[in-house]
Amino acid sequence: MTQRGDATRQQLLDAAAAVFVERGYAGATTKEIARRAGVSEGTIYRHFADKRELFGAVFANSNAADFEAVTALPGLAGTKTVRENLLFLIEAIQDVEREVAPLRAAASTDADLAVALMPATSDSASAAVGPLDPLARYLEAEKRLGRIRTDVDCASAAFALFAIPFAAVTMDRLARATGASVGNDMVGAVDVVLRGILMPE
Amino acid sequence: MTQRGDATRQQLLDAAAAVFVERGYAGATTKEIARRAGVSEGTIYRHFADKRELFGAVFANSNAADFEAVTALPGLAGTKTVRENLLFLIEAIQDVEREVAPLRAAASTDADLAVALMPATSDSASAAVGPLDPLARYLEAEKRLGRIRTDVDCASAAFALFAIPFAAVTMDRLARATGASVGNDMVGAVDVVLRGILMPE
Amino acid sequence: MTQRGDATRQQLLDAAAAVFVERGYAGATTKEIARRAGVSEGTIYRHFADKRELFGAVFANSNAADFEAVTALPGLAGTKTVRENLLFLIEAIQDVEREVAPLRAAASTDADLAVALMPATSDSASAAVGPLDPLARYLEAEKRLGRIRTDVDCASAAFALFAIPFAAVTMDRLARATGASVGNDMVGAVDVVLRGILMPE
Amino acid sequence: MTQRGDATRQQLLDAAAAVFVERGYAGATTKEIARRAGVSEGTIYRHFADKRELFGAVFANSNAADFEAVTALPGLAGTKTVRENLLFLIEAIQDVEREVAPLRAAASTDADLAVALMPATSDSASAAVGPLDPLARYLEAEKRLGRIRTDVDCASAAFALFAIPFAAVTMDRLARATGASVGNDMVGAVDVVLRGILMPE
DNA sequence: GATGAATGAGTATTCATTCAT
DNA sequence: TATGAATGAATACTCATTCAT
Repeated sequence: MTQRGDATRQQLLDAAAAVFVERGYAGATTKEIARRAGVSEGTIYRHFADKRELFGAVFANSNAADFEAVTALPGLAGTKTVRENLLFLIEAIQDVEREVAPLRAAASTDADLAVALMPATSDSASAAVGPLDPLARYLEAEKRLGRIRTDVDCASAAFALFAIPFAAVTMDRLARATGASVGNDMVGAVDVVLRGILMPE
Repeated sequence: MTQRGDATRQQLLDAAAAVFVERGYAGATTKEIARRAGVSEGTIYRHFADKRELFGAVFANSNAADFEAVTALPGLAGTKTVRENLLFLIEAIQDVEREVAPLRAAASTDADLAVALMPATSDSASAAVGPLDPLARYLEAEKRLGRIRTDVDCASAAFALFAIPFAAVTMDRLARATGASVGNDMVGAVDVVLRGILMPE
Repeated sequence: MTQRGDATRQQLLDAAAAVFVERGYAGATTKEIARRAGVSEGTIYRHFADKRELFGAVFANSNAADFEAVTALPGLAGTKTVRENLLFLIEAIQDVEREVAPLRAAASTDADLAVALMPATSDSASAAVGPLDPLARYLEAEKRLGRIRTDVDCASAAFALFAIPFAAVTMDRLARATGASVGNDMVGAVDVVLRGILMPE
Repeated sequence: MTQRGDATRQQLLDAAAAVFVERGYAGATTKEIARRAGVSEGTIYRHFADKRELFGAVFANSNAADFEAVTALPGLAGTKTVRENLLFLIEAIQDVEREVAPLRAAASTDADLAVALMPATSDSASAAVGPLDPLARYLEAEKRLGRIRTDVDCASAAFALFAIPFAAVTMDRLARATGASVGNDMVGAVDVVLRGILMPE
């Protein structure tokens, strides 16, 4: 691949990512993607076999970044405070979600698209559900270190925590689309999970 | 509108809902919708001005049902146990979300679609974020009744609870699409929120 | 045919005439015609076999009227002045043309339409070219009476005179369509034909 | 635009002109135009934004040619004979009209089409009424040169002369459509205008 | 006689994709 | 490698026409 070819490919990926996010998979046209990438339509097909493959590449590309925070988490057990670690992670998950969620939504509009996603999904460890596992492992570690109650189901706790940035991103997008404004307070929600809400008996 | 016309309209709404969910807004073709409704393509336009209006009708239709559980919740304060009430609600939200979420995703692929949704959204109080408010009000009531800790931020708690079925539905869809299986344990997650995870000092 | 049926038929003819004139044959929709006639679309087909037959009826209808002036003309030879008779006729032709010309234009857009017109055309003696013959006969009569120069070719003179309202109507329509304004002076043009323009040697 | 593109564009213009003339604007289908141009339907839209623009281009194209005769006329005053000059012009007008008249008729079926015509119309000085002015100017010049009677209204004379080819073309088309035959004698009609028909007192 | 729901062929236009240059 | 002209299948939507009520 020449330097020129690489540059073109990256322009295409960037342009395609933007258009897929804005218009969904079916709504994104090769014409618009080419226009934004500043190349001709034909050029797309020199770099990608077809629209589906282009989407797959965009998807894989968007997952690659920003994963250190998630995978590095279990190692942080015992450092700082549990709250600090979790808040940092929740922010990181939100950042990734903001990028991935729209693409996931775009993909969900085309049944056959899941196929194109498989390869991308398997090697980058499924961006969507991926954080769940490291998060649970981190909580287990903290439990062993005595910083988390022994009667807590760590898998369930991981799910409750993960759901927070997950929902926050979706609601944000929705609010932006409809013009409504939702002040979702992720930090407060995390604190609730940390402390629980029931009156101690 | 004649009896026959009403029946046709309903068939169209049902078929359209299915196709929009499966293919997204842009990916859903009038041809496929008509085929599934068992009518000709032209018939669509006797009942709806255009595809957008059809989507709007489907959306409004899907929101209308299943809202009693959510709106009735605040009145339940003090009855049964907090846990029972919340579990019941979380299931109800999940049921609604299962229907609405895919349509919301479908809508997100077409910028102009938000406009078509506005009328439907306004009167049913925004299906997406709607549950948040009654949920928070219920928690406030329980707090006053002494069943919830006084130091809990009810808005944040409502968000943490709402995020659970919200995330569960999205992850379920995703898992089904990619073939992966995610055993998300909503009940466990709710219990975590109820009890908290931090070691009491 | 009942009274009600007759009334409906006439409403349809009137509405159809208006729409055909405005939109041409292909551009006129049965929906619009029915709407303007204040009946349902299906009703059209109770009165006319199809759109073509409806057009034919409109065409025949529009030709029927206002023809006395033209056919009566030859009998006027010797009465009043030649100029008065011709000016009166030219006005009459213009009136007819104003109605017929747009329908003719509409018909010209559909090759097969000529067929539908034939019956209408034959019995009402071809509205378009019809005036030429009586006009020529009138001029011949006036020539015999010594009111027109003996060296004049009456057929050619009839054509030159007939062309005036003919062109006037078309140019008027065109001017109205494009917003331009053409002050065509039919009387002046008739006077030119009467007197000629060349310097007598 | 490449050579190939130019050629395709011209084929489209030619094919479109033919179809618009035969079927009118609304009756002309892009399918038929593409078929006659020997290209696919999609190709039309690489060269013209839509059907209307294609019509506008055809219209502008048809007006552009054959205008020298009309505009050059005033300069001919004093040369040859008045009769020769006018006969030549009348033939030229007829040639242009034969091309333009059907398109004008086609356009008259679509109200919004006038808009598309405006640009084309304005710069080529309104093909329809355009000849009137140079013709009047020519007659004025001949009047000053003593070849036309001083008591003649040149504007009216121009109109009477212009009406001849104008009517001839329309009647020809009509006759061809209905199968009737009209032997319109343009030369004779011009002679009538030149000499007048009234008996000199 | 009239309705209006339904039809299915047809319309202008767009799309992903191919290919000669 | 990149272009842009060309394609033809597909799309949303309209139309003249039919038919049960």
